[in-house]
Amino acid sequence: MAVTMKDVAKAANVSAKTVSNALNGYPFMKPDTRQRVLDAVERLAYVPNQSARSLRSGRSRVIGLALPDLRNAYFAELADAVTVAAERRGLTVAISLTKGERQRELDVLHGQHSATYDGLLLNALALCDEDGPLLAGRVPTVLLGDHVLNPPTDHVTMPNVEAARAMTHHLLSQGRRRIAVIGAHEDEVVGSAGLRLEGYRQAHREAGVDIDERLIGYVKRWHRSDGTATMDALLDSGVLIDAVFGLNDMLALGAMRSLQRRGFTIPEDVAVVGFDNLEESRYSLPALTAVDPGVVEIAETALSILERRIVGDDCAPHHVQSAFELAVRESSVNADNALTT
Amino acid sequence: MAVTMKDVAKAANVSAKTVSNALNGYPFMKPDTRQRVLDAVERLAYVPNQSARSLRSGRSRVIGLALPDLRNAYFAELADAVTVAAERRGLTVAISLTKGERQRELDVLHGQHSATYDGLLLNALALCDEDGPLLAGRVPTVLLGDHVLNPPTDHVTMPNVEAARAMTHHLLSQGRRRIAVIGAHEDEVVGSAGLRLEGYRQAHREAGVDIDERLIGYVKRWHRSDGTATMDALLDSGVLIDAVFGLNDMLALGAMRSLQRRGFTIPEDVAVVGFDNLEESRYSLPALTAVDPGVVEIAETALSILERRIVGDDCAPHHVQSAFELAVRESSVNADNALTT
DNA sequence: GTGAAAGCGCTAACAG
DNA sequence: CTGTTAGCGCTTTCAC
Repeated sequence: MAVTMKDVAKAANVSAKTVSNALNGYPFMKPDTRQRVLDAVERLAYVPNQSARSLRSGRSRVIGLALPDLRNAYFAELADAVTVAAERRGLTVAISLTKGERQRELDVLHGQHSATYDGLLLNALALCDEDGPLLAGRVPTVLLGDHVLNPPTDHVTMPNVEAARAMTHHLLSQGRRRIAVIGAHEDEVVGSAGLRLEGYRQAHREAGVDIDERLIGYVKRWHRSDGTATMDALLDSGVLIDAVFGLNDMLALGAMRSLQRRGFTIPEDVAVVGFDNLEESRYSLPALTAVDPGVVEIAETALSILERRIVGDDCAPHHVQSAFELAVRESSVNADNALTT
Repeated sequence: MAVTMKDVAKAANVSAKTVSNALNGYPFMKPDTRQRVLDAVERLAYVPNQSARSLRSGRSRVIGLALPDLRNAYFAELADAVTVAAERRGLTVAISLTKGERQRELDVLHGQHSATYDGLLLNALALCDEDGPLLAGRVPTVLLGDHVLNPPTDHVTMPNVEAARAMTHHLLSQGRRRIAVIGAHEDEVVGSAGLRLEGYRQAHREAGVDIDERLIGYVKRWHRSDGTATMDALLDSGVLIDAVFGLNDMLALGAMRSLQRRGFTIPEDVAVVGFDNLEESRYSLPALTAVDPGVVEIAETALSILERRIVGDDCAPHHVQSAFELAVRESSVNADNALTT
C-alpha cells in the first residue's frame, strides 16, 4: 500500500493534522516543525491522495475545458493556452470534445463530469441565445466564444465587431473597394460570424462605401475547404473582387488556394485577410494578414475569473473582451503601398 | 448539501450497497429492484461523488495524456483522437504539456499527478534510450512515439522505417533520383528522425541508387519555418534536387514555400512529400503527398492496452505498430505520370 | 502552535 | 439477491 499522511506524521513525530498544515502552507507554524515534516515527506516520497483530499475538501483542482474539436487549429491553440495558464495555477485540465453538438454541450454542463470539476470553461458552438438559462449549472462556468448573448455566466471573448471593423478599414485604406466576405452565416446575429460581418458593414458605412451584397459568401462550417469552395463560387459568379476577408484564417487560407489556382496574384490582384492569426498563417505564401484576437490573454483572463469563482466569489457575471491586434503581412499590402502603411 | 447515495437508498427503500450495485451494473439483481433504484436516482437527480468513489475503489477513470504541445498540428490531432477514444470508454483525459522538456516529461511520470491518474499516455520528445528504467513509474504507462528504444512499458507507434521506405520508393519509381531529406537529426538513430532517414536509405539501397549526403538537411526542430530555412540553405548550396522528403508534413510544407517563392514548379521541377498526413496537407497548393501513420488507430490501440493494464493485466509489455498508408496527391505526381501510378 | 476526534460518500468483504 | 460493517486518506472542528 502507498505511504499515507499517518506514516509521515509518525516519521516526523507530529499528528496528521500538522502534516496537513505543513503541506497546505498554513502560516502559523513553528518553522522547524514544518521543516521536520517536509523532510519526512521527502524521505518517504509521500504523495498526497487527491481523491481523499477532494472528498474531504470538496475541491478537485480539476477544471473542464469543453470545446468542439482539437483538429481545428484555433481551438488547439486555445486549449494549449488554457492548459499552460492552468498549470501555472496548479489546476489540471480535463478535455471534453463537443463536436459542435448541442446535446454534448449541454451534457458537459449537467452530466456526471460537471460534478467532479471545480470549474468549467465552455466554448460552445451550437448553444444559442435561448439556452442561456441552461448555463446555470452546478459548476462555476466561464463561457468562451460568441453563441450566447449576455449569458448569465461569466463570459470571455474577443471584440469581434471592432476587430473586423479595423481589419475592413485596413483594406479600405489600401484602396480596396470590392471586398468579399467568406464565412457569413444565414440569419445569424450574435455569433462570431454575425458580429464580424457587422464590423465589416460598419467599416463600409463609416467610409461611405456601398456594399454589394453579392460579395458576401455564406457557408455552413468554417473549414479550409469551405473557403476554397465559396471563393470558387464567388469567382464563378462573375462579381468583381479586389479583396477577400475570411471570417477566420482557415477560410482565408482556403480562399487563397482558390485564387492562386486560378492565377490571381495576392495581394496585387486580390488582397486576402483572415481572423485568428494562427501560427500557420505566418507561413502561408504569401503570409496572411489576420486579426490576432489574443488567445493567450483570453485563456489567462478566463482562468483568473474561474479561479475567483472557485474560491467562492459571488459577484455579478463578468463580461470581458480581450484586446485585439492586426497582424499585417504580405497578403494585404501591395509592394508600392507597403511603405505608407 | 448534494444528494448522496444514502438519500437514494432511503427513497428506494433499499440499502446504500444496493444503490451502488444498481449503478455499477452488478448483474445479480432483481430487475425491479434495479429499476426502483434507477427511478429514485432519476427523481432525485443524484450524481455519484467521484472523489468518494475513487478514494474507495482506488480508480479515478481519469487518464493523463502528456505531449509536447497542442500548437503542433500532429499532436493536436493525436490528442483529438485520444480524447474521442477515451470518451467512448468512459474515461476522462487530463492533458499535460511537456513542451518537449525532459524534466517535465519525468515530472509527469513521477509527480503528483501520476498518482491521480489510472493510466498515462506519454509522447515524449526529450527522453532518450537511457531513461528507459525511469519509465517504470507507479502508473500504467503507454509510450507513444519513438524516443526510447525497447522501453520497459507498452509502446504504440508507427512503422517509421517501412513507411519512409515506401514513400522514398514512391519517389524513386517516379524517376526522381536526387531526393533531398529535410528534418534529419545529428547522430540520432532510434528517434522518429533517425528511423525515417533509415527508411530513406534502405529504399535507395534497394533501388541501387547512391545517396548524395549533401542532400540530407539537418534541423533542430520540426516546425514549418525550419522546413523553409533548410530548403533555402539546400538550394543556396547549389546541389541538384528533383524531390524533397520532409520528415514531417510541416517541414514539407515549409519547404514547399521556399521552392515556390523561388519559382520552382511542384511537382514538375521538384516533387515534395511529407509524413503525418495532417488535415491541412490535403489543402495545400499543390495538395501534399504524405505518409498517413494512422493516428486514430494509434489512439485506439494505446487505449485498449491501457484499459487492460488498468484492470490489472500483467503480461509482458506490448510493442505495437500501426498500419500506414501513402496518401498520394498532386505534390509528387507529374501530370504525365499520373495515369501510370 | 499542535493534537484528537469525527466524518466526507462511497465500495470491499462478508454475512444472511 | 440484499444488508451490515468497516474504512479508504484526508481535512474540518474544536480542544488544549
